[in-house]
Amino acid sequence: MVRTPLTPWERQRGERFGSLLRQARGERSMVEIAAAAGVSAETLRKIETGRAPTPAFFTVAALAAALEMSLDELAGACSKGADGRAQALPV
Amino acid sequence: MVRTPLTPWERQRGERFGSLLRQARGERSMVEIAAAAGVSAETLRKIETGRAPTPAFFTVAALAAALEMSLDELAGACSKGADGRAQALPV
DNA sequence: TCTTATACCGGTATTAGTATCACGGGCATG
DNA sequence: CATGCCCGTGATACTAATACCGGTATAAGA
Repeated sequence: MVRTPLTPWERQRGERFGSLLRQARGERSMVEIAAAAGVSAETLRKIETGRAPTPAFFTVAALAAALEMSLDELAGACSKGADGRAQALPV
Repeated sequence: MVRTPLTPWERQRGERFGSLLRQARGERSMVEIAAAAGVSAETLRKIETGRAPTPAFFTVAALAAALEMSLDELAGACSKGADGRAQALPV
C-alpha cells in the first residue's frame, strides 16, 4: 500500500469541514466565493459537500480569506465532534 | 486543460513554505515532528524541500500543531515575498 | 410558458500529494 | 577497519484533488 486511502473518519471530518464553509458562505453564491478565492466553482462545491475531504492548504487558505475566517479556528473546529467535544485523532 | 499545472509562483511559494517549516523545526528531527503530526517523514521532507508545494490542509494543520505555530501566520507569511513585502497574487 | 440562474450529480482527464522501499552519508562503538 | 544506527534522500506506486463537460432539478422572473 503506497498511499493510505482516506479513512471514514477523515471523510466525516471533510463533511464537517465543508459544512463550516457552507455556513460561513451564507447567502453568497458559490461562484462568487470561488472566484474571489481563485478556485473553480466545482472545487468549492466538492469541498462543501465533502466529496473532496482533504483539500490543499492554500486552497483552504484562499477560501478562508474570501470568507474572512480564521484558519486556526477552522482547523480547530474540524478536530472536534459535532457536539463540540474534542475528538481523538486516529493512531 | 483539466487540472492546471502548478505555476512557477506556486512552486516558489512552496519553497518558502517549506523553509518556514524547517526553520520552525529547529534542532528537532524530521521523524520526531512527523510522528507527532501523524504523517510520514518522507512527506515532511518533501514539504520542507518544496517538492510538495501544495500540501493538504489537514497535513499542514497537524504539522503546525506539532510545531506550535499559527496557520494564519503561516499562510500570511507565504503570501509575502522573501523580503517581507506583500506579493501580488496571480490572476 | 419560456428563459435564466443556481446548485447538484456523474463522468473523465491530468497533475500532484502521500507512503513504502531501497540507498548512501555521518557517527559512535567494538 | 568493520558493524550497526540514525538521518536524510531518490525512486517508485497508488490514491486523491482539481478542472472541464454535459445533464438534471428547482425557483424566480419576463
